[in-house]
Amino acid sequence: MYYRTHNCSELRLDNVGQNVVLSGWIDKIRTHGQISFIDLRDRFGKTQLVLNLDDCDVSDDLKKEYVIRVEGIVAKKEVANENLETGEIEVKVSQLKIINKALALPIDENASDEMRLKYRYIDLRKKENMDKIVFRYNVIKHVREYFDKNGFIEIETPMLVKPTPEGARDYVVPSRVNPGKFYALPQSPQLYKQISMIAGADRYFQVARCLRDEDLRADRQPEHTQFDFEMSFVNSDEIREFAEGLMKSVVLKFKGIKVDDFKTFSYEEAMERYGCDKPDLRFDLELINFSEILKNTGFGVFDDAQTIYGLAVEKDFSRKEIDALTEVVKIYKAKGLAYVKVSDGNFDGGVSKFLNEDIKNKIIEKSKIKNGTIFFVADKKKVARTSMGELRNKIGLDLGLKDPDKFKFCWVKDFPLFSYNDEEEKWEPEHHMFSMPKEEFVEDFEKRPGEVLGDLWDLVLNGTELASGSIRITSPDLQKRIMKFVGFPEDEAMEKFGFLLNAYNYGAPVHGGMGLGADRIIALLLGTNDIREVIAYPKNKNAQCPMDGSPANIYKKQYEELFIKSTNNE
RNA sequence: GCCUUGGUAGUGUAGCUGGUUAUCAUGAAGCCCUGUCGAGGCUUCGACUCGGGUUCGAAUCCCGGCCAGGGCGCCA
Repeated sequence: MYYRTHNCSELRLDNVGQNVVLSGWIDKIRTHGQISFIDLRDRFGKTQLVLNLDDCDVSDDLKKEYVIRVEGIVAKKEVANENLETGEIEVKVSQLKIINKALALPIDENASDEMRLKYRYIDLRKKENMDKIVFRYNVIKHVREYFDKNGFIEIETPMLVKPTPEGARDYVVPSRVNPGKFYALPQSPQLYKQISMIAGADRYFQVARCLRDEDLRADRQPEHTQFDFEMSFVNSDEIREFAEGLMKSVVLKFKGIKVDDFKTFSYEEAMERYGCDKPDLRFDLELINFSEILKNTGFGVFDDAQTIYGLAVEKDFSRKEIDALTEVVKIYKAKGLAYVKVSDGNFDGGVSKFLNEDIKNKIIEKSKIKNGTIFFVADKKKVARTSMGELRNKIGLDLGLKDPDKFKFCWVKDFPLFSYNDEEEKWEPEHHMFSMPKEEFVEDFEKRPGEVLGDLWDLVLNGTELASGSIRITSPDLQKRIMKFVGFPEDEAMEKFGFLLNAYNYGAPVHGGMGLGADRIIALLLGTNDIREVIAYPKNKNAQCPMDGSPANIYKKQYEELFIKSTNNE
């Protein structure tokens, strides 16, 4: 016996009169006494079956989601159903076999996220959900082909790697044959792709799974997929040019949109204008630096502050709205949100009583609005900028300026190489410690770590960080100095990263590359921020899978084999 | 670790200024129906997250736990 001659989206008027076999799920049954209409469904579509009990024996009741095999004749419908691809025909069933029965489904289209994850295999039966997984496949296929056309080869790097002390927490895997030792699951193929350059691979890419044991967000999962690549003998402009071409090609193919050339900001410029290292360029609303204008108002909060940043919005916000926005800036450590209302150039409310005419004129001149509300945060530079940047995002969202059909990319480059960790009282790499400092800092970066810029950059789309990249350090000496500076003296560096440092002693090309967040790219192409929708089997916020129940306990025997002390009594 | 929002039939919800037979839709079970395609009609079934408190009386108010969503920290 065979199960089908066609899938459920194939039959057309041309097939009328043919005897066909179809298999699939019962999507819906409409019974009219002796005659029943069944929508038979598979991944490809639906076909209406007509079941006349005079012509066909059915021994058992049919119910939704039963899997059946039918044989029958294709017939033209008198009135076509325009909602179905196969709507011009139907299949008059002569034989029907129940392949498997189904219980009533525990979820429907209204079910909560948790239930949907628990019954993901049922959730994915919905066409719009499976379509996202199919869409994902097509994007990945396109990206692979793009790399291939440009001379890249895909190299699979190991999933069991050496644990490293920096960056995100590792998922660790105990080694049975090496008692007491552990592998880590890779946070990224970083070191392997660099070594592949030394091996002469020249242009590497990988659709790579990356795993991190950190807290989750809507756009963060414990395992995610990156379009990871590395190129030899290129400078950073060439790498960005390649990645820009790739992203343009993806957006053109899957959204039909020809995006503009990507704007480029330095990190400092992005922070100054947008208060954010991943600016959403779908709307303007740039920050305004009022530090000079407002430094001598006589208003203590302003006069004592290092900097004052503002945002001028052509909208009259209510007291309640302003209170809500104040809560937003407070999350980002601002102590408060000052404001003035402007109508026809006249100031009213908020802090306007502290401002003299001269200052008011300067504010109007700089903010370029005559009516609306001007917000201020007076604080340390970093706090004032980031809280205003988040306020900008919030207002952009509230005012409906974040159009999901727009695709505004930009590059943010020249990131600081180091940032200071107040808690641990030491300098840390801003991205990772294999990124090259810009040339002018190589000689004496140890003396002025706060100023050092790296040849490293991010790719941003609509306010989301899609990718990071850098030119790598290829000099073993410089690499050792950087490691030493961020807390790995030479003996420790050799122990943790000796394999990498050693490799660079044997002739390394100049190289650099990027890792592009595949899940985020695919999600944004589909107009959502939630990457779980484009991952077939995602985890919930507690990094659990409600479907299979992972993570789970292991057996006592496994603890013994792995030389690990059990924390429970099983 | 912290902040915040929520938890009512299988699913999604109303009620939540204290007293209801706890609303509606969907679903499930059964019946009717030979042209439906969001089928229709009738009947039935099914729920207040857990613990404590206030009260004559708690789905409703208070406290705590558990669970889930969003965020901060964290995450190149």
